[in-house]
Amino acid sequence: MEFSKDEYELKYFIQNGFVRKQCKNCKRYFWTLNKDFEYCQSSPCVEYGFIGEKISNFNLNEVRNLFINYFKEKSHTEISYRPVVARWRDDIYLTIASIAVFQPFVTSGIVPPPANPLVFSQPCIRLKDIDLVGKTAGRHLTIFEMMAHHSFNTVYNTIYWKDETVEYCQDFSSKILNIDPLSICYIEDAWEGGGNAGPCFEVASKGLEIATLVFMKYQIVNGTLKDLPLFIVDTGYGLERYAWFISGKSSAFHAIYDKLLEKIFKKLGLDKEVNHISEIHSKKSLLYLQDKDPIFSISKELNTNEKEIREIIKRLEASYVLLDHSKCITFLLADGIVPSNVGEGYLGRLVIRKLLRIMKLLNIDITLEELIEDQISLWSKSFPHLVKEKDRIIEIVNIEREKYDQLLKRADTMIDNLIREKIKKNEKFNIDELINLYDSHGISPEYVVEKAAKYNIEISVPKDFLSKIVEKHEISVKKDIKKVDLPITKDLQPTYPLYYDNPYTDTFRAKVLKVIYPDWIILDKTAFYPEGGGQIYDTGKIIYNDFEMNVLSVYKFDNVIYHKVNKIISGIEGQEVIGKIDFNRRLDIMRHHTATHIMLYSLRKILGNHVWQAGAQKDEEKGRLDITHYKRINEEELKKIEQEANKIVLSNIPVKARFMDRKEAEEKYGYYIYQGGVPDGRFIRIVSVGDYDYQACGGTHVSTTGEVGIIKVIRTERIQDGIERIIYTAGFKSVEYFGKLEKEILLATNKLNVPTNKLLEGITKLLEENKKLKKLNEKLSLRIANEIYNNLKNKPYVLNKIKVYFGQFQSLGEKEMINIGELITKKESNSLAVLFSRLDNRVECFIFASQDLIKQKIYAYEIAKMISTYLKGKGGGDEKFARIVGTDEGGIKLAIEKIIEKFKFS
RNA sequence: GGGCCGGUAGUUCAGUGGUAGAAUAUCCGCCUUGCACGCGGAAGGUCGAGGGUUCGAAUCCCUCCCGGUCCA
Repeated sequence: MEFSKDEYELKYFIQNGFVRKQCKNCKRYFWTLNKDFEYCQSSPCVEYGFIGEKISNFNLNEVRNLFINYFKEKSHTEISYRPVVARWRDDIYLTIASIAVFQPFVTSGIVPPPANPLVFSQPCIRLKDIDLVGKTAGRHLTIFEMMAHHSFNTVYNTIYWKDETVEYCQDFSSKILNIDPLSICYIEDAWEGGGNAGPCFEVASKGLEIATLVFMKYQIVNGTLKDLPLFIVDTGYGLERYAWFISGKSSAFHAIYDKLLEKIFKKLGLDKEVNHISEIHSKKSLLYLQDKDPIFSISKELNTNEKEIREIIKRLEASYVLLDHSKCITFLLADGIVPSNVGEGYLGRLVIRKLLRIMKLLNIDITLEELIEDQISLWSKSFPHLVKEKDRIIEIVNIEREKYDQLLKRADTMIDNLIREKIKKNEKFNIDELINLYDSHGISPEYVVEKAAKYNIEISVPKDFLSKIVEKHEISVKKDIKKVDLPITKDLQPTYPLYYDNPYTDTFRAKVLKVIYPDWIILDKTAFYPEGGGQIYDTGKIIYNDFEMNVLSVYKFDNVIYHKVNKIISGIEGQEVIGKIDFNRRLDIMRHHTATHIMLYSLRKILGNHVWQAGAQKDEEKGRLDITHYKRINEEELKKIEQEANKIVLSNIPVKARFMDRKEAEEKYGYYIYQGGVPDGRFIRIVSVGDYDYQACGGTHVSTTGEVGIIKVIRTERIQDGIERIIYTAGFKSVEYFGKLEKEILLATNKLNVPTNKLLEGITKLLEENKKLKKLNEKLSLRIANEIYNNLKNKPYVLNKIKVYFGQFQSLGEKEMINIGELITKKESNSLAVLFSRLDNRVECFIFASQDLIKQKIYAYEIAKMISTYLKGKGGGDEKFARIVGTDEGGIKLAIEKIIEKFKFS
């Protein structure tokens, strides 16, 4: 995308002696006061020129304050920063820029900005370049602060536009921070993001890009630009980069962390010398961006050996990563991220595991817990919310560390087994095994390669490894696309929802606007609630004259509500009908919906503020709520949650729904309101339960909590790591549940013949008795077997040195038969045991062959095969043991004869 | 939400349709001044639950529960 030259040719530049030049390297145009510049002042066009040149003494916190105060003096209003987890947005998980705070509703003009113009410093998290963190000495960070001033202009109300923005930037950088005005250049560029676009200036000095000034004025529609109703000044000043730049320190981390970095250096055995090395490292780190290894270049500069310097650089970069990632984790967890294998939780886990892996590799004498504690005490002054969440953050990282350790332990045994097998079979690892290890067990191929190297086994990981995984999953995703196929009809007026006027409306009159055969009806207004927001649709009847149509399901699309019916009475289009919803069912649904709000409040109160709704469903049978939580909910907590919920029920407080200005709702109740997702529009419907709970919600609710009736938690499930599902009933459904339980208990206690309160004792006693009897049974069976063996042992048929023992018994059990056979073949050499047991209407035969017979190739299963025809039975076994179940006991005699015959003449 | 892997003795696991096993920990005995080692023995199991197929299921099939993991 390119914009015309006039977009950048500002009065400010011309009046103040700026010149427009073209960079000899990147060919971009830029504006500067320095007439001698041949290159733009961004990297890689020029090298870092600010390192070692201290401009002023301001630290990070002071720079932030100077920035905010500067713009406050220029009549900007300071607003507070938002969480790093972007709960107000459905399209991104994390706050990636200051403008993300205002998207989509402020930028599109639906919601007014909180102030205009405004200034703040927004902590942002970007994981896209996570692999470059550390390598580039702080140019890339997963977490950074974007200082920003914005003005939101319309044609009727223009606050300020390009000239003032650039002037502020030049003024702030040079006058407040003392940066040489001649060193700054404004590079012409184009910006796009989140469906918006506009020209921008990249502000750079001495090789470092320090700010971006965006003039957002377009909307991208189908690849072409359309004017936005607003034109917005969107600036981003990198706090860490400014602090680095003016300090002239060797890396951004030196500027940000200072003492804490020294501590990490010490722990990693890096001495004072390292600061000089890190200076060279910073300057050469730009090579990484061109996919080159800077080690050679660094060692040349320092005139030392490459191997030695590589080891130092490894630890230098690792200390940067340690600090960056642990700060990132602290902020993520403080804003309620729960590590998980899904959703935003996965991002948290990713960073934690990345950090743990590096700590393991370095074998550093510091715990993650300690790192986090250091981060909290460093940042708590500017971000007080971190302190409140400290205990939970530490509990979560400890759980994550344990999980990671377990994963590695599992990985080790699995890889060891595989390697052993490979050595035994003299095979190579194949790609499917690597895919399986990663896909099913989360073991990265790099780890396998590392382990295998210790056994001198080489494994090559194909470059397209990840795309192979994606491919594998694409096949499975395609299969399950199933949705209701609504007969979507355009140009229909929106259906008026009566259920918002009064959720207790059960009967109404309405006009049939349209009938879509074979089974859809659209009315001008309806009390039938369409499926949405996790609440199931209503059912009931639509009546025309004396004819009834059953409403089976109800859906909404584009504010038009579609009723699916079992049949359509002809000629109703344009006529008035009566709608009657199944109100008892609806009441059960409403109870479960209100119960869900009460449950979420109670869960957060007992478990903590990291609990967020991750999904919910309310129907007539039950409520189902998925929440983020980092461990299983135990019985004690569950009891407390249930108690809390029922306390609210019994206080019988009012439940209200009203439409509110989005801005006002956010300010009053916070982003907590977006539990069920982020609705559209300037006005949103807020459902409140007393003063306890406020949520944006489009569902139907009872009017007081007392109507919910007793809330009973039925069970909890772990549906994903980090997500707990709670299933509960309310009102009559709870009564039904208790009734069922009671009935079960009564049946069980009746059967056990114990009083209802002695169920457990009864079962325990029964189980113990059962165990005793089992043991007794085994003993007896062994005794019987012994006796029979003593009887049999002197009466073998000796045939060609083979001793065949025949036994015929009445109803002898499996255990006894096996014991007899075992005794014979273990104690008697060259022995074959053929034992028959006559049962009610069948005959079982057990055949055993002793070890020495097997060596002579006489196998039990072969004898069995032979006999089975005479017994008219089926069966089989292995070399030493076989069994047959037959139907003809008359065959026993013949079978015995045949065996004797076989061995006699063999 | 979908896919895949797993659940067997207190623990770690082996067991691809035919008598439930090994190692380790436990207990007892022997050896030894004692400890460690060593030797001998014992005890320890609803094979996650339920249903099905089969003469026969830890093993195959279905449903559910629990854990893990990848993708959206």
